[in-house]
Amino acid sequence: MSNTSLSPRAQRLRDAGHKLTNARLTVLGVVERGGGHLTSTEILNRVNAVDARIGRASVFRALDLLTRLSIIRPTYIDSSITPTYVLLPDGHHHHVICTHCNRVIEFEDCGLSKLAADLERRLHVQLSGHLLEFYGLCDRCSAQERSAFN
Amino acid sequence: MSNTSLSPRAQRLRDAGHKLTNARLTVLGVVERGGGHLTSTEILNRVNAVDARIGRASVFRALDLLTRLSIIRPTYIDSSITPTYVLLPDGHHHHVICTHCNRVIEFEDCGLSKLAADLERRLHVQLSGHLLEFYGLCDRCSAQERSAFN
DNA sequence: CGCGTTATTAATACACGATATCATCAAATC
DNA sequence: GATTTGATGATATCGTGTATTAATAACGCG
Ligand SMILES: [Zn+2]
Ligand SMILES: [Zn+2]
Ligand SMILES: [Zn+2]
Ligand SMILES: [Zn+2]
Repeated sequence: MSNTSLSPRAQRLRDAGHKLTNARLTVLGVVERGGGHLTSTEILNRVNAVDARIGRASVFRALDLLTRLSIIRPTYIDSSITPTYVLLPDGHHHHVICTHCNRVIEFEDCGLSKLAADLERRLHVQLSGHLLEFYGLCDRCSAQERSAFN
Repeated sequence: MSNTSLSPRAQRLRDAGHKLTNARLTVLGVVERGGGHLTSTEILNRVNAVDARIGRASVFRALDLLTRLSIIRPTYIDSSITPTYVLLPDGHHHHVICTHCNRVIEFEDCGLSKLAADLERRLHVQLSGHLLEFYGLCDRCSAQERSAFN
């Protein structure tokens, strides 16, 4: 595999001492192109569409590894079994989840860098990312709820 | 069931139009006394220790309901299948997860009420809670990593 | 209170996402 | 290119969570 055009996230894999295998790079590529919130099944299907020789277990192992490196993060949309994986671009991700219809609304600004620096000092930790989730009713569902009181 | 000493969270269940059944109150009690981060299996066992007649499915349904009401929230500690459920006291919860040893460090202050108010205005949502997770290395693991470069 | 309505439950069989295993393979290093 | 060692892939298996439905109990009302 040529070293030209190694994605920054692939570089992070290597820097952490892991081999840049076909399976891992394919999973990473699928998640990067996925646009957020893919379930494991969606990821499995897309990985297989790219390269059918990649095994099921390797996909899950790659997801675990990327999670440990704070490159992606599993999170629940509805409370049922399957998590969805989101990229943590620049180490963070933020969304609102509607607890009624499960819609996800992403937002960008969080203003948490100061808090992160505080925590690193106070708790002696070394932070690499964060996920911020708000729960509540989206515009449609809260309108609906109000009209239910007519 | 007597109405005296109805916990605030039980009251929220009722206010939202749900019946205060034995199964729900037992699950809620287990989670409240659990001190955070219980897996579904732990919850199942404890519920059964309190009242063996409560069925498996009812426990999961209760967890789903409490999640929809933003009373608890499922979250991943390690990236493997089983989520842990945390209470969202006063609607929020915050922790640091060590991506190396899976230790969880809780912290209290988040300063997110202003952001929440902003989002409610901008996105026309009605927020009832939030979860903030930081990822990184805890004090022990980051010390260990430094000494690995000797 | 006791009654009727209706949401909720319990039991179990099942679905399906995730994992353990281990022989094989290939990425990195020299 | 050969060596080392981490990573892979096929599959059998596990275990969490779900569907189903008749039976039950919470709650409002008289
Ligand atoms: Zn909604
Ligand atoms: Zn952020
Ligand atoms: Zn640690
Ligand atoms: Zn908070």
